[in-house]
Amino acid sequence: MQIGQAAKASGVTAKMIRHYEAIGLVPSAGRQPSNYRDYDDADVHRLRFIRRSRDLGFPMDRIRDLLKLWSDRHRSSSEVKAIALAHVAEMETRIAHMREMADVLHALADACEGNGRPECPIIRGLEGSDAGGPRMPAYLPPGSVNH
Amino acid sequence: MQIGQAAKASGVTAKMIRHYEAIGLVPSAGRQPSNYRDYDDADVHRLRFIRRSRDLGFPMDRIRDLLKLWSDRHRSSSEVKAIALAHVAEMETRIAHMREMADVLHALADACEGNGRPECPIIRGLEGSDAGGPRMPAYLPPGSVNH
DNA sequence: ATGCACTTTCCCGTCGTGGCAAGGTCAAGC
DNA sequence: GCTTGACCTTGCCACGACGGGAAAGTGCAT
Repeated sequence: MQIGQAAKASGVTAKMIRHYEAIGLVPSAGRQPSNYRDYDDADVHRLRFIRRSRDLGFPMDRIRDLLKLWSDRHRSSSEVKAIALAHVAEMETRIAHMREMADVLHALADACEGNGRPECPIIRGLEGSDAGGPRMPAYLPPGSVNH
Repeated sequence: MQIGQAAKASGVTAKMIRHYEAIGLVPSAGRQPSNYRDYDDADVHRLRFIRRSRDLGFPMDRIRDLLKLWSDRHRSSSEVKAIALAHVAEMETRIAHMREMADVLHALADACEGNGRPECPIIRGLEGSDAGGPRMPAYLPPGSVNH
């Protein structure tokens, strides 16, 4: 099976398959006499696993860990669960961050008449009366989770 | 005022001030005889506007538009509001996407016993019966970068 | 005169992906 | 044969929004 077939079968572009090989996420594919990469169903299965993981938002590092566990018959499901829950927690943090930004901006927009005149609470909000601390973040950054 | 002072006063790092100048988001700063950049309060005000906009997740393109409107005395608040609401809508879309990923993964994690045995619904979910569909859009929005 | 804090420009790395270029390989049609 | 077209190869550049760091210049205090 050539790379294009594997791409269609797995939902991962040929470009990305080569990239994953380059960063060691998938083993180096065998070669046909033409020097074209050669794939079998197991390879496609692995690629599909990667694609599903990406679809769930996992970063490559975690996918690497998941792949190790996947092919480990002696894994503990607790290890898998820990990775999954850590990722969920990260996403929840990001969601909370975006939620806050969206809410603040939505509130500003609600206060704005949206007519032909220049007066605008959104602009005033962006100018910020927040002139105080130079280093204080107005939102919670992804690093500082409130546990 | 040198760039370090402007950075502290605005909350934008010196590095970023130079970057914003390079991409034309702020005008080229004047220079002292030493060739050091020279800033005044108006420059700091503008930088603070940019920082607040970034804190609300606006991408640079939209900030560019906001800056134009900010310095336009004949703006309509409706233009500002339109930009703000478009951005809110974008964020809501991203939030919904992440919400969905987090929920799916959370459901898989709930179904996983998380014990010492290898059997794991998360892994099974990642293997996925979902064959070669097209890839979903990138999950990580530019607004959620660590800095 | 030496040290230190600040500045300058420039280049590289992030992360996951798309795009393009220049060339190799193979089957089909003329 | 010879061309066309579809596939493959490697490789480099780009994105957004920065951070890091090198190598060199500037300014002030000791």
